[in-house]
Amino acid sequence: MSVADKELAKSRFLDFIEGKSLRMTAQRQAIIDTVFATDEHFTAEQLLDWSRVRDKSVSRATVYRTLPLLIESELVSEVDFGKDQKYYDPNYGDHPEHNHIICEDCDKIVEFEDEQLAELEEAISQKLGFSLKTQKLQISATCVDFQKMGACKNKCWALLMQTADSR
Amino acid sequence: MSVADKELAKSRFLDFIEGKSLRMTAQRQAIIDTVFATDEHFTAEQLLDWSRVRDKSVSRATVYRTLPLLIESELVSEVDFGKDQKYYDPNYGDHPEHNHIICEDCDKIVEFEDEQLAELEEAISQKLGFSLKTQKLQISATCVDFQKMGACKNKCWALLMQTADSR
DNA sequence: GTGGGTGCAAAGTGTTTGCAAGTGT
DNA sequence: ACACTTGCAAACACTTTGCACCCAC
Repeated sequence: MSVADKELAKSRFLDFIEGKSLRMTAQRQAIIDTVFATDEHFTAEQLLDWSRVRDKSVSRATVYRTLPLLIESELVSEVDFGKDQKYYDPNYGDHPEHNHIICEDCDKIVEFEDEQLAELEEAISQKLGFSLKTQKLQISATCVDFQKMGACKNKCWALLMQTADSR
Repeated sequence: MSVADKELAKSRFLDFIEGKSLRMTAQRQAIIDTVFATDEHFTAEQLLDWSRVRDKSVSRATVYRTLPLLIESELVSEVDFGKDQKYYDPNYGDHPEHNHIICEDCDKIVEFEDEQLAELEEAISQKLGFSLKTQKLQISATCVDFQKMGACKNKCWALLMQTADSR
C-alpha cells in the first residue's frame, strides 16, 4: 500500500465520518493514523498500544468503538485466523478479494488475489443455488524458510521482540 | 454421512480413546452419540443441550473437555464462520476438503468439494513459495429461498425453534 | 448549546480450570 | 487401588456497555 493510497484511505474515512455527521476527535485521529500507517494485520489490543504512542489518552473502549466504524466504511476488514482474537486487515479497501496464505510455523501472512479463483468460486456458488456475496480463502502452509531450514526468520524475530517487550 | 459411516466414526473414536488409555464414561458416550447422530454444524452450547437429552448429567465442562479430543482424533473439525462462537463440523473425517457456503440471511450451510479448486490452490501456494498444508474456503452468499422470496425457509424455522425453547 | 464522544469500571459472553468427590479399568 | 473424569463455580480473555463528564461543531 503506497503512501498515496494511505492518504486516500484516510480521506475516505473522513468523508465517511462527515457523511454520518460524526465528529473527528483527537482519539479517533490517533487511531486512524495508526491504522493507515501499517500494512500489517493487527488485533484490537495492538491497535490500542500503537495508538497510545500517538495519543496517550486513547482508551480501550474507544478503540473497540472505532473499529466498527472502520469496518462499516469498508477500509478495514475483520479476518479470522482461528486464533482467539479477531484480527483486522488495513489493506481491504484496495483489495477486497481477501485471500490469505499463512505459515503454520511463523504466522507469516501473504495476501493474494487470483482472477481464476474468483471465477471458479462464482461458478461453484451458482451451481449450488447461491448468489455469491463475499468469500474468504485461507491457506495454511509452510513458508520457504521453513522448508529449507526447518525454521522461519520471522519466528526468530517475533521471539526476539517478545523478549524485548517483557524487559 | 450414512449410518455405517457414523458407526465407523464412532468406533474410530473408541480406538482413539483406548489408544491414549482414556476412559469411556456415560457422559462421553452421550456426547459422542450426539455428535455422530447429526450432520449439522453445531456450537458447544448446542452440543451440551442435545447431549443432555441423552444424559442429563452431562455438564458444560465435560462438553468443553471432550471437544478437543474429538478434534485431535480428526473426526470433528473446528470451523469459524466469523460469528462469536466456534462451530464444529462432524463431517470432517470423510471430507477433509472442508469448504462451506453460507447463506447470509438464514445461516444455511452447504458443504462442497471441488477438484479444480484444490488444484488451483495448490498452484497458487507453490507460486508464492509455500507448501500447502490445509485450506479453508468460506463463501458468504444468499440462498435460493432468499433470492426468490426475500426470506429463507430456514430462518423461519430457526425463529420458531427459539420461541419453543424459551417457553 | 447540544448531541455525539470519551474514559472508566462494571457487565457480558464464550471458554477454561482448580478442586473435591466419583468411577472405569 | 489408582489414575482418569466429573460437576460446580470461580477464573479467564476478549469485547461491550452504562454513566457522568467532555468537547467538536
